Amino acid sequence: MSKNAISNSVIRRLPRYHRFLGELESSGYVRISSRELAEKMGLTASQIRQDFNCFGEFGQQGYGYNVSDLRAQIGKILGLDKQTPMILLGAGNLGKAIARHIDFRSKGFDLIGAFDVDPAIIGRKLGELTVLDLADLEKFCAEHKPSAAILCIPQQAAEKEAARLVGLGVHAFWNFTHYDLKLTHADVVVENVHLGDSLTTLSYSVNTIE
Amino acid sequence: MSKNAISNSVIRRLPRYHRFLGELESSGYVRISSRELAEKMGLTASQIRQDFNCFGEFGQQGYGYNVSDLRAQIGKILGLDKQTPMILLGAGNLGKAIARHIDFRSKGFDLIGAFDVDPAIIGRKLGELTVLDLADLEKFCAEHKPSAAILCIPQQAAEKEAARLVGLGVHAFWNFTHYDLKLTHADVVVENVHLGDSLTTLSYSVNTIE
DNA sequence: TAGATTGTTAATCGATTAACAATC
DNA sequence: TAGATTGTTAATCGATTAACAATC
Repeated sequence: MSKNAISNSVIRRLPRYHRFLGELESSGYVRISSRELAEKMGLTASQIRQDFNCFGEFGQQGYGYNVSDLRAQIGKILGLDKQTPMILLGAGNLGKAIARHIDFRSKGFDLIGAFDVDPAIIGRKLGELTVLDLADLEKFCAEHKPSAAILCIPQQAAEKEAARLVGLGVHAFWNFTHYDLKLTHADVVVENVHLGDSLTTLSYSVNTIE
Repeated sequence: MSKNAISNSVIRRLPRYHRFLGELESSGYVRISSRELAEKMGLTASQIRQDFNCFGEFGQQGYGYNVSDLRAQIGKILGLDKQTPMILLGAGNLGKAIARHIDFRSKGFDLIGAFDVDPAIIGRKLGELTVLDLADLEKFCAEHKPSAAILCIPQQAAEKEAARLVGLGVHAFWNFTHYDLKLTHADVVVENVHLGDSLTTLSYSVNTIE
């Protein structure tokens, strides 16, 4: 979109820039140089300037960057100026916690529905939402047209439900299962959160660094 | 330890190899070639061989790799053959869900304690555990010597509690807060799970790919 | 204007891929 | 032995860092 394809490494740094700039703004910073930002974030000034220049010229020579302008620009690049309607599949422990814990609106999404198959969960409140029967997914999607979904369902159900969602027009997934969505559906965007792999990586570090 | 420093990119692929090999083992695979494994995992055969060779020679020319041997070797590299005692700080929505959702033992850890400051939460059951008062952390650590901790506490409390834990001998963190542990404590290992950043990245993709 | 700092090009570094000799 | 496939070296690709001219 903006320019040519932006590398994944750059994209993954954008949310962190956005956060840091927010904190700087709150602490009253008006301008900041790439050098000073680099110091605060543990990066190099070169990298920061390279990153920002993927999207245009946000700074001013001899001055640096205007903190709130820069933050707004990055926010726009990240799509945080609008909200994508999103639904939750699987309102068990993890799904519920995610739904309650995350501030969706500030991350560019709007959580508009939650689904489960467990009769003990269906009908219960989850914040503003009521957990619906997964059987009613088609009806809901026809009406509300969510384009993103959180997958907090068991591994075995993931393949089937992912295909179902893709069929209903959902093309963005926040995936907490180990199902390899990307390998079977090439036309969707997927953000994987593999908590088990994350903890396993920590195990490696613990057993190696000492 | 094993050989020279292993790159982070390689380490992050190990848990996934371990998982895939487990699935292959369950489906009855006895041997597999790098080519076939690459196909299944969406990698290249070269990369797989390079990755494994960081740690030694696990295969056999003309044959390939023995699935269960290879899995065991990788498990050992990841430290999954022993359990590091771990505690949870913050037994709110997210902390509870993590504690219940994760199979700690198979990931190289043993969850032995959970702490909170909220009187409404202290004393409640969390699986086998009872949530303890965070004020009793020193006593608990002196007795049980946990060396790892999960941080599911509010951002504002993170800095103080992290320092406290480091002082009590905890040197590995599974960090769900946005506090930059690594910048203030160089002598600890940290695995960050920044769920907000992850969702923000998805927002970028949703708004760009189409 | 002089000093500061960007935007951008060039150099370096590291990770991935390709190629192939070794060997089971 | 011949075929297959590893282990490993060399080539390529991409990302990070350094350098500096442009410019506010």
